[in-house]
Amino acid sequence: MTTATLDLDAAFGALSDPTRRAMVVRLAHGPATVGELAEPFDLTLQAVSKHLAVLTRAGLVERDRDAQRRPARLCGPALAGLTEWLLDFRAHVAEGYERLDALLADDPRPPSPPTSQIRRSR
Amino acid sequence: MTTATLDLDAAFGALSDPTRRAMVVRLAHGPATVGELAEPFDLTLQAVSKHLAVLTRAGLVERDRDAQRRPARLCGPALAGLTEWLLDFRAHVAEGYERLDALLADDPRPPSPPTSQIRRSR
DNA sequence: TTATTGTACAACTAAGTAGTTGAGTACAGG
DNA sequence: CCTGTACTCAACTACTTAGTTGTACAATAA
Repeated sequence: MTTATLDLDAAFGALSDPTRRAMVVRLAHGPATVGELAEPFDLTLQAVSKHLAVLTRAGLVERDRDAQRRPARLCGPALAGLTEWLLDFRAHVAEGYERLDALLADDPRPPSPPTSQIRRSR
Repeated sequence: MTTATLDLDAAFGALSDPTRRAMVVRLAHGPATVGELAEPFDLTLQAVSKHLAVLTRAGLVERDRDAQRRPARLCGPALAGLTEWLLDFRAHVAEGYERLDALLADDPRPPSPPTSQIRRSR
């Protein structure tokens, strides 16, 4: 609801790369150019530019234009959307916790399985 | 700290696939076998088994053994670790929020850029 | 024992991705 | 204009991944 067109595939995928996560962390300190983002890494500018494109496509980052430079900055909503998904999901899990609780603790035998018929071999 | 050896790459990567997210949601209702998890999808059991392997490698899911069946169930800590990372990150962003606030709101003009000298055109 | 069920393993294909080099675009300043 | 700077685009390589089919295995049922 908060983020109408959040692409979870792209967003999760973008954060599945350590270089991109580092770039995102770097951008949390403020906007940066491609060259600045590339500095900590042993990568060509083109590679970093590609990573930025991935982050941009995922909606996590936006680009500006400043003369020859194209500084990147974080884009809040997508990040919020991701967090929201995870929190929602965890809340969702908590709902069915009567069952799940036992499982996650140490008894490996659920009282009555939900939507589908898991028949334990008697 | 909470999750010593959480593999963020694997965890984010695992959730970047809609099929796997659906499986995870399904598992939030309780454990399920490969066959049950496969039902909603137009996929072979082998494919679903592979997806489960990905989720397992990422620490999001654990497998049990019940006769021929190998029911899968959610594994709390990894999910918690992911959420934690995102929340930590967002908190981190909030620290430098004097700058970022302006950017993420609607004035596209930060008062004084941080580590790098980004001069906005004009 | 044999048959059946549920799942895994192996090999393959098609597609995607991270990285490279090389060329090209866009702007600033002489 | 030409030069340097900052970056993108295009083409290619190496690797990974999602899916397939076919086979094999493990546990129960007959």
